[in-house]
Amino acid sequence: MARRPLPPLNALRAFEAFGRHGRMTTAADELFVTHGAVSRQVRSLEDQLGVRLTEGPKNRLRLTEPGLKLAQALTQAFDLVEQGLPKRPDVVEGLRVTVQPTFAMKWLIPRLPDFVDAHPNVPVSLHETNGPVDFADTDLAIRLGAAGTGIPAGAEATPFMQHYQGPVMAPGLLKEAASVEAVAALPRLHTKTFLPAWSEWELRTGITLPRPPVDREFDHYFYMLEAAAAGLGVAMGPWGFVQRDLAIGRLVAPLGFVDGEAQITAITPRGGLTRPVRLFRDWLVAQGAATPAPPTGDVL
Amino acid sequence: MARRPLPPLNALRAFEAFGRHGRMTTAADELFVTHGAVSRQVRSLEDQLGVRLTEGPKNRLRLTEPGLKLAQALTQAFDLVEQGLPKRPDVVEGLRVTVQPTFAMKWLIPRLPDFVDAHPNVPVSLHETNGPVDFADTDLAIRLGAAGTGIPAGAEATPFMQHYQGPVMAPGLLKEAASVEAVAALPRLHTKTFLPAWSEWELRTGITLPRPPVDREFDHYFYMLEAAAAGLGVAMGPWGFVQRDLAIGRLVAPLGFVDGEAQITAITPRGGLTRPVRLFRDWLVAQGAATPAPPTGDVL
DNA sequence: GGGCCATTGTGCGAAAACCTCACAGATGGC
DNA sequence: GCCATCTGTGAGGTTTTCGCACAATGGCCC
Repeated sequence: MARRPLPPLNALRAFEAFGRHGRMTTAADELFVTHGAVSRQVRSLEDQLGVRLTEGPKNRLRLTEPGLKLAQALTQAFDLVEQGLPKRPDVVEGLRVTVQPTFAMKWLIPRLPDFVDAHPNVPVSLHETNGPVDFADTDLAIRLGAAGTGIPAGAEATPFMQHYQGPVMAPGLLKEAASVEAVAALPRLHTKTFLPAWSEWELRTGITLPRPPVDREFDHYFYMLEAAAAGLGVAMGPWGFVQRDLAIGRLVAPLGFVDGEAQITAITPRGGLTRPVRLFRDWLVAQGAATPAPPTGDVL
Repeated sequence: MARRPLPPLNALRAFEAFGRHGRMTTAADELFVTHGAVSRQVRSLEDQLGVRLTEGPKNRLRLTEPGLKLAQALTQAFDLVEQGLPKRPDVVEGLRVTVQPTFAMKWLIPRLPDFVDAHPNVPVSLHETNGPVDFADTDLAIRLGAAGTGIPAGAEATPFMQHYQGPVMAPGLLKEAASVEAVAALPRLHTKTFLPAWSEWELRTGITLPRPPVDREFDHYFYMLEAAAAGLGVAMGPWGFVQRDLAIGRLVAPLGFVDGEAQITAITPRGGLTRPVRLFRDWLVAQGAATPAPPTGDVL
């Protein structure tokens, strides 16, 4: 009476990490194992399921359609588990920062060593979430949104970076010359964490797009971007998140980027900030200023 | 940059099974391991989290409050994973029966060997779900409900068992003598899979209960029953599901049971049943008739 | 209270799963 | 063609997990 004939859970974890990162090497870093371990786990999972989860050239893997579906389910499942875990009563955390997963992965975490170097005695604990800000368990939150939205009463918002974004897609997707019309004719990809992305872009560019042939929605930025890399359509990609994929040619942005209405904002309780909170906020502002602006509007 | 510092996943799986079964021995059966393995996994999970997940005498364990929360999250998470798994294209299933998880665990699975013995050449594959009936992937569905509800168009319903139910609780919970008033004053537990349970009971007994001090809702029958066993309140327990817990004194039912408006029903496509479907339906009817009725209305 | 039953806890050795290391293979870019 | 960047894999070691057998615990019944 085997309920739950699930595949090995460690293989699922490895694949989930791969799904989020899109590359085995970085997934392996996250799990503190070698890339070989991840490679094996993913392979054994595919064997066991009898379904290919990855495809494409070995140095530019993509998720297949069933792979994308599984990866998304896994991410949601692990998120659920994380939320269900009891907090041990005895651990004290330092500066509690909450941030959206993709922003953490692609922008904050790579820069965090700089902060730790500068302030080794200020412990920072990152918590990744897409939920609303709750100062009961947060000292500083980083959120994305139009100025003034999503900020709870009694909170102070410090925008520290422009939110440049532009349509991105797989290199081979655009058969004809890059143009607004050609892009508009592709399936359009959305993310639940920032649904107004496309309408913001229309607002900033003054362009009104016709309805796309297909709309598709994802729970997280990274799966939307993976779907774009897999050639499923065109996504509105934030510059900071796609920089690397553009550099290695996994994605292209033929229309360039525009600075959005939305800004990336540090949210703190109003007044009476503790020293660590101030330090971190100021560091964010400095890092934001130091982040290079994207190429704007190649075509527009 | 350790995202997801999750405890060992195998320990989580073991604990999830324990949470559903309420006992390590049967959880171990489900996982095809010995009870010792489960015992160790649960223990190691508690050590790692630094939080007790179980409590009570060792031969009558219960979940603690954080344990209940974690177990529910895990069940939901594993359900999600299961749904996200791609189906291998090449496997052919036999008679596809869908059934609610708790009914499967407590009633169907223990009796299934009888069917297999009688019809060894009719392969049966069980699928557990709380969702609606879809004949695209189901040959026969077992559901619980008032006659005529939840049955899709073009389907035939064959009730095969009465749905006896009664208030159940932990033995120590009732300080005073058992009475309707005493029971009504306790926190009341509900399950999402059958919310009308209490109003059905009121209907059948002619009793109108006052509002309880607390209402609490669970995703599944088993967690509602585990919560009842843990002394969190009084649940409306279906006779078939609580029989064993009553026998070993883990729960008591001071007001006995009444037969409900609801019936347990086999749902099949209308007309032209295949032989395996007919065999299985008839077997259900026979098994239903052979299931002993509960003690009715001790107090009422 | 003593024996019985059901259930969980544990020491030890075996088995399986998993990982690392090092190198090979693949592919795209220049 | 060569370099840079990833993934695939063979061999061997390490860690995790498990089975077995027995001990311990607590309820129940006479």
